[in-house]
Amino acid sequence: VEEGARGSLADVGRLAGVSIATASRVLNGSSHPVAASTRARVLAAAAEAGYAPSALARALVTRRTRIIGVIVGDVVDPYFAEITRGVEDVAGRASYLTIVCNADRRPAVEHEYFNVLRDYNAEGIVFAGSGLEADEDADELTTSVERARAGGTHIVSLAPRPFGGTSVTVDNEAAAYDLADYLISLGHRRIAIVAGPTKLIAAERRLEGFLRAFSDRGVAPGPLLDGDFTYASGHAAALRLLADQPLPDAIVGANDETAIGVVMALRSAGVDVPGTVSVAGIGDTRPSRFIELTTVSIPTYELGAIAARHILGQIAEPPITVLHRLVPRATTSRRST
Amino acid sequence: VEEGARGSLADVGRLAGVSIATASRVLNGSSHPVAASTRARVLAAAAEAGYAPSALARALVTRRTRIIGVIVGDVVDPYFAEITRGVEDVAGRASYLTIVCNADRRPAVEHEYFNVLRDYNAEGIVFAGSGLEADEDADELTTSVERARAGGTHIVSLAPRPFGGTSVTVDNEAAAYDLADYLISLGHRRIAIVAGPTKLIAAERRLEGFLRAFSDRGVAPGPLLDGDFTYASGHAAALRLLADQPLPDAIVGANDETAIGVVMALRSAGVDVPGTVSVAGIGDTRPSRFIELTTVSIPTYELGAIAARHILGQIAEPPITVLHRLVPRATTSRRST
DNA sequence: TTGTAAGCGTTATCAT
DNA sequence: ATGATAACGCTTACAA
Repeated sequence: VEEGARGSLADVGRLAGVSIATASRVLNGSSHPVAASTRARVLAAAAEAGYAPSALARALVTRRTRIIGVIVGDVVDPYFAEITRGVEDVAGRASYLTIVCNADRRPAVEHEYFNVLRDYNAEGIVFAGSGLEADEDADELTTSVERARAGGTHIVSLAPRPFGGTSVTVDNEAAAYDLADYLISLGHRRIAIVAGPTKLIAAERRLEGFLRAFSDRGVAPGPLLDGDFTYASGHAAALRLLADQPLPDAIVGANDETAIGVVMALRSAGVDVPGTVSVAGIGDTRPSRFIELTTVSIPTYELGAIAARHILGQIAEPPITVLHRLVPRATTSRRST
Repeated sequence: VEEGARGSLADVGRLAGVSIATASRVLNGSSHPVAASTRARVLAAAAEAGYAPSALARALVTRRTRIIGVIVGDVVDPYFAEITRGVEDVAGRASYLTIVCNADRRPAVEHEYFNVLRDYNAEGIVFAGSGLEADEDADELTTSVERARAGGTHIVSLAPRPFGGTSVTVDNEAAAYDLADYLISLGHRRIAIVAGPTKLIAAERRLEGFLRAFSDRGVAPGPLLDGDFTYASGHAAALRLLADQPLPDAIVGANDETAIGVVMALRSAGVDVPGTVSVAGIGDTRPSRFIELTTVSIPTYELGAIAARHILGQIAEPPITVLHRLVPRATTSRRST
């Protein structure tokens, strides 16, 4: 005893002269009665033995690991970071642990992580990212997910997904619609779109939303440029627009990072934003506040927090859809010309 | 068998008519020889039983959990997000799992998380954040950490810490020094500092670096304002500076977020950056690239990746200090007046 | 090549 | 109030 390694219940029992069972009872919140004197002896022995419970052994027998897994695209992306934080906050409060997996939108990697999480008996697994539009591997994942669900694992999707489980999402189509509608209401008529990754369901929905708003308001769709949700892709798209005058009245990015890339490229080129061109994004992630970017707020932290609460059984029926909200800021203005 | 729950080795053995040991041998990368026919039968049985290994049970007997814990201030902060990503990337490649804990710089919370991680037998624990200058709870944590180290847990600190273990850090004092020195070399003489949280060791080092550069170059220290590493604190500090003319030639923030807050406040007030005032930060986190902020690059991703590699035993002696690098960008310019 | 059995550190049931 | 003891699912000598 007492030579580096942590003590076990057996060590404590030996030291205190009690059985493993008794040691276990005092060292955990057992309601089973234990004599005060015995309790004291066990506590002292535990301290001496440097006792630390084995969460592994405990989980093995109780079948509760107190682990939540979150599969994100990339934690560095503020969108996912905020979701992760939401999950971890409520998990930590219940002394649950949060495992983060970065799948980079690669279905194979995602599936791989899912399996590992399942092997660890994670009590809940959160899919934070959106699925791909046409994913041939999706069926395999779905099979795995459904089997895990049948085994009692809580599955929560924070974006459109082909498999079952609880889904807590924002209406991407409507968010995009509201944003485009706002720009139109500001008088803009030629509005360029910098889209998100084709094939990504969430990105497709946003594109549909933009287009529907145009159609509803009788505005012809402006230039449609490719993008991939990154700052660089927004920057590049703006450069293309700059090379192809005249500039549109406004530019919407499929997400904040893209829109920020657009704003920076435009301003570097001496174009006044919003004086000459209005720019807006979707997400309301932290950097967008720095830039004073007009955007549509998506309550990412809440998304994660709700997912975790659901997994912990703190809320029975989570709301299916969480509300987005238009956040007008300094990168858009009424059309002046 | 086959009714929701995943099968165990016992199920597989029963189905295949072999012992648990044999099932285990084929279902894992055991080098122990198994007849081809037997192997086939076991594989078939595993599929039928929906076998999935229990990482928990495995870890309990092998004493290797394949889990790395990272204690950060806040994953939403790009500084920590990038570190987390670095850890997770190398962990994931080795099919290790990464557990993220947000301690918000609260020693008690940090200690709490450390204990939980220890209870789960995390093979390595990374302290990503800096410790506090005068922390009365530090001794307790140190005791816990040392005990865990003695028990074989790998401990890695990514910032100054009072306890043992491997430390992979950047020289904060030198990074700040280089930045201040650069501003001075641009001709600036009245340089304001927006400091980081007092009591945070890393913030103190940076302040010392700024001051030493001033002293070395015979420049009188400019106004010193409080800050706490947040965008808001940078913004507020700039407002105070604005109210108290004349403006300094340049302003350094203790980190990027602070500096970005300063830039935005200044520009909103119509002050030209860098025309009238130069601004710079430390970190080179993603948002700083958006703003084209002059900063000192800290290889956060590498910090995390190196920490993980060390834990996985992929590098024996990690470099003690990782190099920072001055990154001049568009928020600083030669003093014009 | 295959099987037996002793743990790993807990919890939980059933006696005492 | 306390103690045996059987799981939990797996790995790993040691036997056969």
